[in-house]
Amino acid sequence: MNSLNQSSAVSAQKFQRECLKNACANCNLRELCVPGGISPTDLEQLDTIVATRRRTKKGATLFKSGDGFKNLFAVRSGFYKTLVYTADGRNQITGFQAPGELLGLDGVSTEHHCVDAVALEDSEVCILPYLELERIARDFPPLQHQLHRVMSREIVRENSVLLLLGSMKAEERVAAFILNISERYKRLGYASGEFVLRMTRQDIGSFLGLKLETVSRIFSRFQGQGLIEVKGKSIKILQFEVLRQIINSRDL
Amino acid sequence: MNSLNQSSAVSAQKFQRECLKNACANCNLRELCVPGGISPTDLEQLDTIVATRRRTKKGATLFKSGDGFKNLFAVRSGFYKTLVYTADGRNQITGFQAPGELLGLDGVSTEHHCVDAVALEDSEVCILPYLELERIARDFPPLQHQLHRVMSREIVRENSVLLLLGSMKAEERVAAFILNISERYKRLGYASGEFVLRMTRQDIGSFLGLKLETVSRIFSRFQGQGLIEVKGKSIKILQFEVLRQIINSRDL
DNA sequence: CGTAGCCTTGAGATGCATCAAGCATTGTGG
DNA sequence: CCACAATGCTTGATGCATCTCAAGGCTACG
Repeated sequence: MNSLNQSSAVSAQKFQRECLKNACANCNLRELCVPGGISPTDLEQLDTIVATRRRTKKGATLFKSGDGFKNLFAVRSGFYKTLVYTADGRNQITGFQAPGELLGLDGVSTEHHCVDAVALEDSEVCILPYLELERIARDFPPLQHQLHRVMSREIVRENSVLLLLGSMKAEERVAAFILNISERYKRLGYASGEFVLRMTRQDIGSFLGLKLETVSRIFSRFQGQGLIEVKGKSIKILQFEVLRQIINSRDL
Repeated sequence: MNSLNQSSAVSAQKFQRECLKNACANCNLRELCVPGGISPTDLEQLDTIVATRRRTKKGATLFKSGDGFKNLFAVRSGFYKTLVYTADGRNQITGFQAPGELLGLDGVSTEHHCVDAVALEDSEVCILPYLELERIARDFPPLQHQLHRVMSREIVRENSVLLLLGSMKAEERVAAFILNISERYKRLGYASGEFVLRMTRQDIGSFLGLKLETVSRIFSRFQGQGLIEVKGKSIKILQFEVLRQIINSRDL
């Protein structure tokens, strides 16, 4: 069982499995991720540069503000949060990243990251060396276009968070948050009405510009109104439509 | 004076002047704008596609949410604001664009704009046809890289606005706003300590997630403390350092 | 010169933060 | 595997920052 031969055979098998598994072409996230909408032939190009992965334990940092920027990261499994800091140490969560979503775009402009990326649970990312990505993007217009779309999508996403933080009340923010998370689980193929949050009330509050107590109270209130069922981090949405109305119908 | 010849001569002269004036290579904003850091030879490429300009009167819309996306716009003169809307009609200003800054990146991801861009005063933009920009970016890596930097910079900018909206108090927001506007005038070569705001208190409030009365009150308070001098839309900064401290030293 | 939009200031209301206490859940080391 | 510590969550009481409503003055523009 422990002979060299056997062990080599096992390694080789494992290596093959890894290769197959690592290929964007075979990744079940490909339509959500950077490769979204790209032809199989162009995908091969992407696979030439997406060679490695990296795991981060729960609570560990993928990169920190100030770190040199070399790679983009595509979340393969798990969940991350990104945070920015004030000079006096307060922080603000700017986003949560689910599988298929991209991390690190903040680093392109100055060659240094300006956010921290922290794993909310044991997670894994695919590493996309940025300069190589730029290089193949030059030769494969669909890839170039897709890269731009992904960057623009991040701008659009942040626009909607600005809207949330700048002009919504606490209840509206929480309702929007619940529906947003639900949408993303749905896209990943999970049931959209029932899920387990990966972040603490503190994290949710930081993201929404609220205190954790406020988030907790509103969860309880929604539960009391029969809109959701809350048990710790488990959320079950009972009335999607009412949640949507909360966001979009301010009584004037 | 009114003969055809004379008139033609005048037109030709004017045409030449326009050509020179239109070239990115000769634009005094080139270091701030898309061409920033690009060699003269690469710049010529950019000039092949930046052919036209467009003027918008004060209050007029450059593009609206839902419009098809074809062009990016570089602000040549004047000032713009961009807004996003909730379904029930509330809106949030997501940014103010000064000369040298870019408008329209939100449209890349879906081929449709998702913000309105409105001129705060009579303004002019250079039109950058997006697909042509992608095309020349493929052949001129520095141009490609610069385009990516500009997109990333917008992501980074929005991150800092998220920080502002999510975790700063009203006074801190207003102080940050004043210093930010001041910085941008400075970059444009104007005095950084004295300037005229182009937007209303209402606009400032919308951007900062505050009501216009709150903005007005804080301006008055800062004036009372000798930090700034306010007269309608004219602002003079008297104590830069204290304004900076307001942002970064929350007494705990 | 008149009107409409913009700005300032006050008084009062309120939504969320703060402070505090106890309970639930998770993870860990014996 | 249990016990206990640490972390996270809920809920209540109170306070304050900002909003809301209102009125009057200023400014710009036709």
